[in-house]
Amino acid sequence: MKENSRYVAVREVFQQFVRIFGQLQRGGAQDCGISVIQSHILYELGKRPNISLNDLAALLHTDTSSLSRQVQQLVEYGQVNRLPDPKDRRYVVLSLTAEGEQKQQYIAEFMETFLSEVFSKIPEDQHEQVFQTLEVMKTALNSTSSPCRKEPPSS
Amino acid sequence: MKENSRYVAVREVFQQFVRIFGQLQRGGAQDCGISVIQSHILYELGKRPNISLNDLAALLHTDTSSLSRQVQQLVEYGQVNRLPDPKDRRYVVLSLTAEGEQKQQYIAEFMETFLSEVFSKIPEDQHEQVFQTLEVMKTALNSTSSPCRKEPPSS
DNA sequence: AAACAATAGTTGCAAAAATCAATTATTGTT
DNA sequence: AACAATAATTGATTTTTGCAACTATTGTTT
Repeated sequence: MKENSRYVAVREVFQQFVRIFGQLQRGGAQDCGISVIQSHILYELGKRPNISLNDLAALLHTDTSSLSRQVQQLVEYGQVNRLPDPKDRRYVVLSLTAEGEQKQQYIAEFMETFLSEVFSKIPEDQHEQVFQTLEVMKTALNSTSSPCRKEPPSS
Repeated sequence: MKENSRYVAVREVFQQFVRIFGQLQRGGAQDCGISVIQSHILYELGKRPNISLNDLAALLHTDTSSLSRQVQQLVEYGQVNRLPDPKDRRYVVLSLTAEGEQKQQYIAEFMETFLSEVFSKIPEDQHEQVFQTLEVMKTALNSTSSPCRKEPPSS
């Protein structure tokens, strides 16, 4: 296990990723007057509209009861639509309103601005390698972590 | 700005890092009967012993009042030593007890086991590149400050 | 078709945690 | 000596979380 010591460094880097990114998300969310979890909801709904609450909870690794209340707030704020699914009325169908879309866009730009600054610190000729490596890690992570449920009943 | 679309993918990957890693940390902490923040405290104290509460709060991007209570619990659990600093008695000096060290080790192994599984999904001949890239990203992240806020979306 | 089980979502409630101001103790400064 | 500044804690209020109970709808069994 000569590589094992390297995992210590890898963990350290990941820990920093998490901390810095968490900090960023907090900033972006606060600018929009919402919580971090709510910004994740907007993000996920932007990517996968018309998802159910249950599937969203699985994606975000959170409890349905907490999520239900967070969504409730976003509905009250006018940022999320929540309608019963006509095909199976136990489900709800969640989507972004125009305003929700706007906030989601704002946060996305916020994050991407930060990332562009990060990459400006990396020599241009290494960018491609970084992108590739991140993709490699993404697929490796996905095949290691517990899988999320997909295929929502509607849509 | 031609690279901008790539940042979307980068954000996506980072978001997954954060989510999966957060999940992991929750698991490791729960195994030890402590909260996630408390596991971070143990981690940081393992790396930088004899730190003050204030400096720890800065490292963890958290409030001193919350942190004080979390530390208080860890002291009660017998995992953290908290002594007034003889050089400046406004400060406290935090460090791990033997039991705290043990928990910190357990969590570290937990994480490293996971990471070794992740890397087992990556072809051996790419490991070196991944390690290198992570280091590159680490230094880039560290030398990047949080972005200045633009004006938040209306409403 | 009626009865029963299973599922999605919501709500109630108690515990945990975050937040912000006030307080104490110590050190630095004028 | 008096005052300002800092580290840490504590109080009090509000948020958030977690678990269980509950409602409504759909699937299944007989």
